[in-house]
Amino acid sequence: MRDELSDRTVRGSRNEETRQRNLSLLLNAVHASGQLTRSELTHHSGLNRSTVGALVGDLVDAGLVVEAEPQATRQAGRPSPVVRPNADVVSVSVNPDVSGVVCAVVGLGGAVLLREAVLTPQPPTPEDTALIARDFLSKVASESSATTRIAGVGIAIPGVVDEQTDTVRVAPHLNWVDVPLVSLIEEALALPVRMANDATLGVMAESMFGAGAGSGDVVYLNGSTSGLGGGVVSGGHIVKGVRGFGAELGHILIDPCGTVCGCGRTGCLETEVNIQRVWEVAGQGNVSIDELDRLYADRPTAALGAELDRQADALAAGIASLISVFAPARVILGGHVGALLDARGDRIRDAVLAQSFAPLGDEVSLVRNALRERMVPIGAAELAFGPLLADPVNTPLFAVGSLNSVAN
Amino acid sequence: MRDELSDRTVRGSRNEETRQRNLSLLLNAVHASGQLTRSELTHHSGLNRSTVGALVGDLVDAGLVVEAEPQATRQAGRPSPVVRPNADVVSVSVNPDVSGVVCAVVGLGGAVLLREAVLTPQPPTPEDTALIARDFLSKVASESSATTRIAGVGIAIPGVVDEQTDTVRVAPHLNWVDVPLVSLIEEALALPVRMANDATLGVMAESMFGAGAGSGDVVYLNGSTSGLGGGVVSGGHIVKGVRGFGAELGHILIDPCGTVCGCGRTGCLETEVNIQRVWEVAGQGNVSIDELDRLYADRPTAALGAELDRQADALAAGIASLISVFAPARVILGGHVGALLDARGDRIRDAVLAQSFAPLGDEVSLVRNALRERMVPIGAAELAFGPLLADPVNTPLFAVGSLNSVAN
DNA sequence: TCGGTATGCTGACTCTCACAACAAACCCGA
DNA sequence: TCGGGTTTGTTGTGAGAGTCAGCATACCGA
Repeated sequence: MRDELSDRTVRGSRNEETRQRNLSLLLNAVHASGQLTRSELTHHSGLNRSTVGALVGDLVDAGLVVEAEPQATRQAGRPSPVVRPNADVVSVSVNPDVSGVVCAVVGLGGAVLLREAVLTPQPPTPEDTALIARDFLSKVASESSATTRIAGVGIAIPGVVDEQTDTVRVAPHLNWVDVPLVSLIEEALALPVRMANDATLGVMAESMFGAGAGSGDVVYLNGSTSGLGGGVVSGGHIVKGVRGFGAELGHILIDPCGTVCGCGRTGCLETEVNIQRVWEVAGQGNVSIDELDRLYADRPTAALGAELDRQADALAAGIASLISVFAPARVILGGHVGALLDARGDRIRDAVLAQSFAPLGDEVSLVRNALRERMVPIGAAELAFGPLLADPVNTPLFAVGSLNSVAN
Repeated sequence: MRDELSDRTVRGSRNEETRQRNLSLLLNAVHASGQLTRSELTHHSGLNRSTVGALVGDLVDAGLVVEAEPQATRQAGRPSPVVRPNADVVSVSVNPDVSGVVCAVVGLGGAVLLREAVLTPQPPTPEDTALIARDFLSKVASESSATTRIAGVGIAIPGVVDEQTDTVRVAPHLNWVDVPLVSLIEEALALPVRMANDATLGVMAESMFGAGAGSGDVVYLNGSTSGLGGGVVSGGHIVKGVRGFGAELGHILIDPCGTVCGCGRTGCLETEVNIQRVWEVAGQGNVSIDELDRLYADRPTAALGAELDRQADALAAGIASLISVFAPARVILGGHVGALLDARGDRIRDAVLAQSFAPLGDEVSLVRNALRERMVPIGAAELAFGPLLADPVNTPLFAVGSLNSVAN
């Protein structure tokens, strides 16, 4: 009687899982670094030369990495071949937002090969999203080489995603409630689909390839027209919470005398630090995030300057709270709070330091996100690459032309 | 040239590590459950009968578990022997606090075998702590059986612990700053010592044996005379932050118009929800936490009632922030906030629900801690058991009588 | 008493990695 | 240009770990 394994039971390790773990380790290393010599992989992993040789051979056979001629080095000894991720292995990312849908193709290794934003007059519906994704995929199919293989599709949602049921629980700015988007897109594209919150995927990308690289403790805050989202990596693990509902950092309390928030309380970080309030003060609606830097740099009016000061102080108070909770090595700011950091960096840093408990604030660095518009595509692709990276040789890939399954 | 493994490198898995992981898996299961049949271990782990048999045999040989006669069941088939943790394997926990030092002996399996509080007229110094621990250990040595073996010592500190340097960075209520307590106690006891924040250890204990058992997403808040501490388990992992500085939940912002806090800001959760303010209103200094329940139940004065309402509201606001950050399955309250939950449960729950973002608050349960005064000893012992549970047969144990190393 | 069932135990088999020995490819100095 | 020193790739052997099948054991129920 083989009952399905109970909830969170950790299963025993068979012998073959050792192989799987080691393959995963190497592929992850190559994926994260861009390229490594076999010798580096050997020292990096602590495994034997011969073992690494065999493992890399498996990955090459599976078409996941390529081995290239050794690069010229000034070192004694036989040169070691360079292992690179196979650029033909890609993931597709889909990111609906207030103004449209952004689709992208991202190669193993994190390179954004193609990125396309389709604007919609109204916030896209789930059906719009599926159609746009389908069109994008046909275009990709017609343009890319026959050897391209797709690992899967990752969707980034500006809202609360239920990971258990694979539905969008609520995305306020899209006006979506309880949308089973994963099955919708899966039917439209005939590819495996995974979905998560956009800021959660953002911190995944930044902690892997961007400003958080090398640290397992990162807090990310992203300000967009869809509100203030957040993601956290703690101890190398994404903070998800039950069903993946966690890390709604925009809804920590800042000022109980502040503005009423849609979440039911008053004075959330999201209501106090907010791009709409910048627009109101600036007298120009809909200044895009990209143009904010210029607006802030071009001698803002006194009123705008005061508003920026106010938002900087509120942001600092929020960051101080988050620091005392997570003690991160880095706080990464993206979107309009990234622009705010560039405009009011000293003010924010001073306030954070003054408000941080004992040793916690001393070593934290506040930085703007490094990946910018590539961040969400990379994060979503990372989500789609997940199964492949966890079990390299047993995860199926899909040919882009026929969209049929291909053995490995 | 075998360079020491770089920072956070994950090493490759050798073949023997499979054995180690499986031994660890089984010992953890037995430790957490108290007792399991070999058959249950088999289904639980997914391993083969014969493998589990060999693994349990190893654990028996190492003296870590004992196999007992099958219990009478009403089931067909050959009965399976019961595997229990060996009660002779123990850890020692040491917990200095404002009023003294609490020491305890905890057996594998989580049973508190002995607990002793030594009161000091002043908050104990590090040297006091070492002496008291030493005396406690001699007493244990003289009273316990010759077969008792100690895995190690766990220290719980009401303050910020630097896990990298094994020092107490700051413990405000003990007046400790930069105390290398681990080496101090290691010298005094000649046993391996580990140290962590008390609330962090509390949540470890509660999520393993207490109110959080079975869930990997738990937030714990503990109110004591040493302030408001917290611990978080997210996705099954303790939230530690850089150097273990994290989860200072007492210093999230509640009200910028509130009371000045020692951390440098105004209106932290700790300043708004505070046992001292209860004492002031109640007109009785130093009502111990144990007596709070009675005080709250015995028709409190109107002033005290109002203060409890105020603190309940502030606590609810803090909990709502934490829920939006962590989306836990449970919020566990201990110490005076545990008493506050019993006195103002409905008020707190209603406020939390009203202030929680969309689906986040719906499924959270607020509960009082279940382990009470056993919580910190169990958590600290868990810390000390850590190496043994991770690598059962290769971790040395120590005889309690001679305090000499004993093979396994 | 006997069939059904679940579990313990044993030995053969497979998988995986380590290791040693050898070959290959580079640097450097004579 | 050659040979020693060094580092790495390659190959075959050996040891450790889990699986699996078959048999023995122990319980239930008719």
